[in-house]
Amino acid sequence: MPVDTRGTPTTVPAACCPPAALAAGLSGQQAADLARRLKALADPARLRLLSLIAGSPAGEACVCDLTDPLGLTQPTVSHHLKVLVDAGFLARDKRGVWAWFSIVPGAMETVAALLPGAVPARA
Amino acid sequence: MPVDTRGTPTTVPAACCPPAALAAGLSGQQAADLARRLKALADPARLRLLSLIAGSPAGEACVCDLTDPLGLTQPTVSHHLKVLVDAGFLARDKRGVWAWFSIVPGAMETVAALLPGAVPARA
DNA sequence: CCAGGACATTGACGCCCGTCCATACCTCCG
DNA sequence: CGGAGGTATGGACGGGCGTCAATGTCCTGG
Repeated sequence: MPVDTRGTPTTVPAACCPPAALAAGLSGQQAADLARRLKALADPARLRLLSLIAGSPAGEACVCDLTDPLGLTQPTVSHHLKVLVDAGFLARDKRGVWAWFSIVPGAMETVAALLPGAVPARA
Repeated sequence: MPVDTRGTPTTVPAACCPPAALAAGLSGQQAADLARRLKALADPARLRLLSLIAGSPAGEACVCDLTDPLGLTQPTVSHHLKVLVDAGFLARDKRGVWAWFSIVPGAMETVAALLPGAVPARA
C-alpha cells in the first residue's frame, strides 16, 4: 500500500451528482444488478434486435421478421429475445400465432443514466 | 461440413445514420463494437473498480488499494484493470513502483449516449 | 549489487454463454 | 378434428470469461 498520504477515505469530495450510481460506494449488490443488465446488452445480436424492433414502423416485431436480418436460426433469436425480456428491455405480447416484441420505454435510459456516475465531474 | 447455405455476405442495409446508434440500421460492425465496450462494463468487479477509482480523493488509485475492497487477488484485479484500459475506460500511469489508474473523461458518457438510440421517441 | 516490493503475464481450471438441431406447444384454418 | 405454420423449450457442443497460483519483470532502498 502506498500509504495514501493524499487523503482520508471519509472525505469523498465530488460525488456531487445525486442520481449517480457508480459513485464511491456502489455495493456488491448494486454492482451485480447493474452488471446483469449490462450483460444482457453486451451482445451484438441483442443490440441489433433492439435496433430492429425500435426501428420498425410499428415499434414492434415478431420473431419471423427478425431471423433473416440477423442470419441466426429461429431458436437462437427466440433465446436472445427471452434474455432481453427477462432483463426488462423488451415486452412480449403474444397475439394469436405471432409474438410481438416492443421496446420497454425508459429501460435503456435507466441503465444509461447509471453509467456516467462513475465519473463525478472531477475538478 | 457446415455447407453454410445462408451465406449472405452481410448485406448490412441502411447503416446510414451517424448520430443515433441503435436506430434502425445498426450494422453488424457497429453492434459488435458497442457490444465489446458493454462487455467490458458488464462485470460486477469491473464496475466496482470504476466506482472505487472515480470515488477516490485524487481520482486515481493503484492496484494495491483495490485488491482489498474487492476481495480478489492481485492478478485478477490487474486483469480487470487491463480489460478496462483496453476498452478505453481507464488510463494507466505508471509512476515509479506504482501504477495509477484514472477514469478516462467522457468514455462512459459516450457509451451511455449510444444506448437510448434504440428508442427513437416513437410518435 | 542484492534483496524486496509492486505489478504484469502465463497457464490451468471451472463455469457460463451463444449457437445449433430436434422437438414440443399453441393457435388458426379448412 | 386434423394439419399447418409460428414460437418456445431441451439437449449438446464449442468457445470465451473470471478466477487463482506460480512466475517473470521492473523499480527502489540498503
